[in-house]
This record gives sequence, structure tokens and C-alpha cells, in this order.
Amino acid sequence: MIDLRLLRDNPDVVRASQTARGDDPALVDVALDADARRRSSLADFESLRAEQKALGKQVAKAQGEEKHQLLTRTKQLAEEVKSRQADAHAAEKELDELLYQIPNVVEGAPPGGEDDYVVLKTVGEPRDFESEGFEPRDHLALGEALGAIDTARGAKVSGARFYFLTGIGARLELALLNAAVDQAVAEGFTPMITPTLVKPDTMRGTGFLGKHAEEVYHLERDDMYLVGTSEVALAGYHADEILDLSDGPLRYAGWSACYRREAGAAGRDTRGIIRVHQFHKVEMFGYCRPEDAEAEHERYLAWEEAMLAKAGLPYRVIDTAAGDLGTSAARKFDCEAWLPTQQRYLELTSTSNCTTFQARRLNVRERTADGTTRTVATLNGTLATTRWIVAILENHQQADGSVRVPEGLRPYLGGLEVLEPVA
RNA sequence: GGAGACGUCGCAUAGUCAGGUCUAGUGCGCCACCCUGCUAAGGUGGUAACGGGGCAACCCGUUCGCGGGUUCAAAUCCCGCCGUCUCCGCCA
Repeated sequence: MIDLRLLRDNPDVVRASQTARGDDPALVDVALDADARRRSSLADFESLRAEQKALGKQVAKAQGEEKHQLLTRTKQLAEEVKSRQADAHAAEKELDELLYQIPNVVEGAPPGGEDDYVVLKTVGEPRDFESEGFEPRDHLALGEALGAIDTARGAKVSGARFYFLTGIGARLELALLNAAVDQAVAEGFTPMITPTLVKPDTMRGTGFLGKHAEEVYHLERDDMYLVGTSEVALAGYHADEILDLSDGPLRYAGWSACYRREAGAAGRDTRGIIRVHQFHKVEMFGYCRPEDAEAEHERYLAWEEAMLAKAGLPYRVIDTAAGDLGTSAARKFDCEAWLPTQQRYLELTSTSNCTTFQARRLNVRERTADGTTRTVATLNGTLATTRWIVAILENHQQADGSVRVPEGLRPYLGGLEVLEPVA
């Protein structure tokens, strides 16, 4: 939720943000109007309520005829209070619904849509397979030859976009995720294994039930949601709390299964495990002071790049355009690894600065030096996911169908240097 | 799944049976000041969050797990839900 005060004091900032995202700037004025109605109906209700309470005290003391007269007045008043309260309630709800439709205010992201990202840098050289003298195989062909990935049986058991990681494939994923957790712990993150089913309030608070609600699995019978990332649980972790950030930002590394319906992706990335309904992820998530959020965001990006280095992948970093930001993000950097068989970059990490947007919805505040409270900022960023296996297999493959294990992962595979095809 | 107890402004508790004097008391903790040559102890005052109004001092409202209801009036009575604990049943 955006800051109501910002909306009132600087509506132009919010209008400009809406325009940058390709959303309707008029929503700002509709919300301002609703806010004015809310405040006036609230004032009406509150003054009547104050009168009712004052009279109520007299009723308690009065006797006989005086009490009788007071009661006839207070009974009338009660009716009116009730109706004004209902008005105030309705106005509040109306404003709330409007505010929920306004995504976070963009901060520094380039204007435009999905294709208008800005490449911040490119790291590492894509291999020249032609000069090496062989045609690279895609991750599924490699994974099947290595006995690492089984999508056929995944489909048999659970349907399209499901898979089994088998043998060395399962070990490779564990190695990757363990490397991510170890790095995070070394940097001072608290490792967390999080719930993957959450209540509606938590899912709504993190901003995933807006435009992208179609992406989320919902369990009708229990009214619970399957999370698409541990960000959801970690954002909810401190909901309704007042934090002490005097020792610096809080940093958590969440390890969880992630579930996505991929409703809007029909026909895209159908081969292999690039786009699947279930995968695992180690996610950085943190709380910090609003003025520290931008610098913290840069650190998250640096930690992602450190992981990519461990995996030995060529990649680029993009600054996502305003129109392609998630509801909660004010700015987002993605790291995309080179995918040789598709001659394109594939998103492996994404780090968002959500400023105070998520925290305001989830009511996460900090105690400031002068004793007051204020809303904190939240950030998130990917450290490793199942999808990384795609890039690792393709980029480190050799002519004989074997795959070199990147050095950063070898300690997690008992020193194994090469993955060999199984017969 | 069944039965019961419980949920109060950081923590611990009083208040709920008998609705109005609860503007929610007290202890601990915390903050400021005072006193004491230091320290310990002691004294005085302050100390929940959110919203609305006001330049401000301040005033008003909401919140006693959450949501409804009864009533002129709800921490207190009624209903539903959530959570914690205890016992029973069932299952891994």
C-alpha cells in the first residue's frame, strides 16, 4: 500500500509513477476524492459518538424522570451513531480498495514496458561452441543423458510442467541451494525454512493478490494460498511488529518450495524445467530503514552476482522498466544467464526494493530514536533456484555430453569435477 | 476429530461472575530528573498503537485476539472464527 500522506501531499509523484508503469493516473484523483469523503464522514461519526458517550455518563448518574428523558434522547442518538458509523466504515473500505489498486511508487526505474529494460552490465563471455567444434545440447537432453532430469514421469505423476530431479540432478540442486545458504550465512543472514501455505492476509499483504492473482495456487477448502516464493512468509514473519533496527538491517535467507500456476505462460518454455509449477529457491529477504533501502538493494544485487560467479555463468544485469515491475517493487534488478541453445538471456535472479509498500500493508514498523514509530522498507532477492540447473548444464557441457561442475559447487558434491552421462 | 481452560496498552498480572465510578489499576522493564563523594539502594515524574482536527499547547475518536450481535451504554453479556495450553480419540 502506498503512503496516504504522500498521496495527499504529492499527488503528482504518484500520478507520474502510474504513468511510468502504464497504469491509470486518474486513479490517484479517485483515491484522493475517496479520502476526502472518508475524513468528512469520520468526523461526522466521531463528533456524534463523543456526544453519545457524554450523555451515556449522565444516564448512569441520573434518576427517575430525568433518566427517562435522557434515555429517549440517547436512543435516538444511538440510531444516528449507528448509521454514521456505517457510512464511515463504507468510506474507509472504499478508500482501502482504491489504495490496494495503486502499485508502489516507482523509484529510478527506466520508463516503458517489458522490453524497455536497461542493461547495466554484462559479465563473462558466452562460449563459442562453433569454434569448439560441437553443437551445444539443451538442458533437457543433457539432463536426461546424465540421469538428472525426468520430465516424462513428472508429467505422468503430476501433469505438464512437473518433473523429477533424479540421482545427480537431485544432488546438484541440493549442492546449489546449500552453497546459497552457506553464502548467505557467511554474510550474516539468518537461514529460515518457511511455511509454503499461508493465510489470505499474508498473501494479500505481500502484494501478490493484485494483478498477478492468477499466478497463485489457492486451496478453496481451507482458504489458504501456496506461496510462489518464501518472500511471502518472510514478509509476513514480522507483520504487526515494531522492530529494532538500531543494529542495522534484518536479513533472512528463506529456503522453500515455490509454486506457480504459470497461467499466462501457456505454450512458453514448455520444454524442460525452465518454467515449472514447483521448484526450490533460496531467497534473501530483509527489513531496513527507508533511507538505507537503496544501498541495501545494491548489496543484494552484489550477493546475487557472487552466487552467479560460484556457478561460473556468463550473465548480464538489467534494470527492469517501470511497466514490468511487480506491484510491490519500486525498482528491480534481474540477473540473466546466457542460454547457448536459445541464444538468449534467461532470468536467474531478481531483486526488488519494495520500499515501505509491503511493510505498510503488513504493518511492520520500527522504533525510531525519538521514540516514535515509522514504517520500514523491505527487500528481496534470489540466491539460487532450480532453474539455475538449466544454465549450469548448458554452459558447462562438453563435447562428449558430460558437464563440468563449476568450481564453486564442487565442495558441495564431494569434490566431483565432472558429471558423466549414464550409459 | 471430541472436551475443557485461556487470550487485557514491551513483559507479568488486576478487572469479566453481578454492563456505567475503566479516562483500563498494579508490579517489572525502560526514559528523564532528584538524592547520595563512587556503587548499590531510594525519591519524583513519565512511559501502548492507530486515525481525525489544530501553527501549537492540546482536543476528539478507535483498539482489551479477530468479526458480528444485544444495549442508551460492552474488556465485561450472546454468536461465529483464529490462536495457545491440557486431556481424549485417530494417524504418520
